[in-house]
Amino acid sequence: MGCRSSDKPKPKHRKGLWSPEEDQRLKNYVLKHGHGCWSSVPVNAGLQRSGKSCRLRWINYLRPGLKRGMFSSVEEETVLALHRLLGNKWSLIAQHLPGRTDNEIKNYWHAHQKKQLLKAEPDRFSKTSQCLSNPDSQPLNCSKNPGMRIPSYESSESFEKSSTYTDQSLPQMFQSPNRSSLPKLMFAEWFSLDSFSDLAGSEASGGDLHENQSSEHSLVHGYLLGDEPFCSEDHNFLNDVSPGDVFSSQFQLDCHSTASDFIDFNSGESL
DNA sequence: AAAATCCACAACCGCTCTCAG
DNA sequence: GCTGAGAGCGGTTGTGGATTT
Repeated sequence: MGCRSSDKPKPKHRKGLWSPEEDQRLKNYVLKHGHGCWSSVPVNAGLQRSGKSCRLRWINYLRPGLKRGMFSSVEEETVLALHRLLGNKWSLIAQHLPGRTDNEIKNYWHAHQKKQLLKAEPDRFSKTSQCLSNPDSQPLNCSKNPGMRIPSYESSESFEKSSTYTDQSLPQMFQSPNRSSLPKLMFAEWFSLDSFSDLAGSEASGGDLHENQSSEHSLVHGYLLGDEPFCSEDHNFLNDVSPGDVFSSQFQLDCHSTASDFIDFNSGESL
């Protein structure tokens, strides 16, 4: 879109693992220019890769703010709960796990969750597996599975738009009773870097654009959507913010209190 | 020590959706 | 309305390190 095929030659694309030099080229280019049209990125960055490959590499590995390493227990719980709700909608699940990619969650699910469920509840999980592995089945309507409490959403879209979800099996962070009162925030990792670089340029160059994960207090940058100003009295991890403002704030990573707001913002219906 | 197997993760493939011409 | 190209997503495969035999 916006990229004409005639603009670009069709080089032979390299495949396989990315070298550190390729990573550096891609990272430097995107941080400096933004990705724009992905198909033009490898040409402009001097890479013999497809645009698709560059996009994947950036999203899954090079993008600032990515978490690496083990999933925390909160993240595990979140993945489990959201997978129960959404099925294999990895990108949707990833939206609720800042710093995690859909690919990472997908791999994690395959490697860990299935194994653990199988270990814990072999009978029930065998039914779940049949249900989930059937491409025609709707994971949210898997009625063959009486042991699982699955709400009757017909699609992930209806879940996204719903403001009345009350499934008690979800972690508390997803059970906000007054979602409508929450502000709509877009977090830094969803920004194209060129739109965000004014604020976070120095931090981006340090490789940690949006979140300091070294302690229980995480630094978050975001952007307030909508028309209403945001009052810190209602939500205790932000200062007052006006619509359109880019903000930086610190919040305590405690899923049972402040992070409930954080996650609900992520629903971002208007995005 | 070497071979076989397992496992986690990175990357590719193919499909669908969206949008501009 | 049709078509082609790009973006995005989910499934699958490949790779390399770790562990076991």
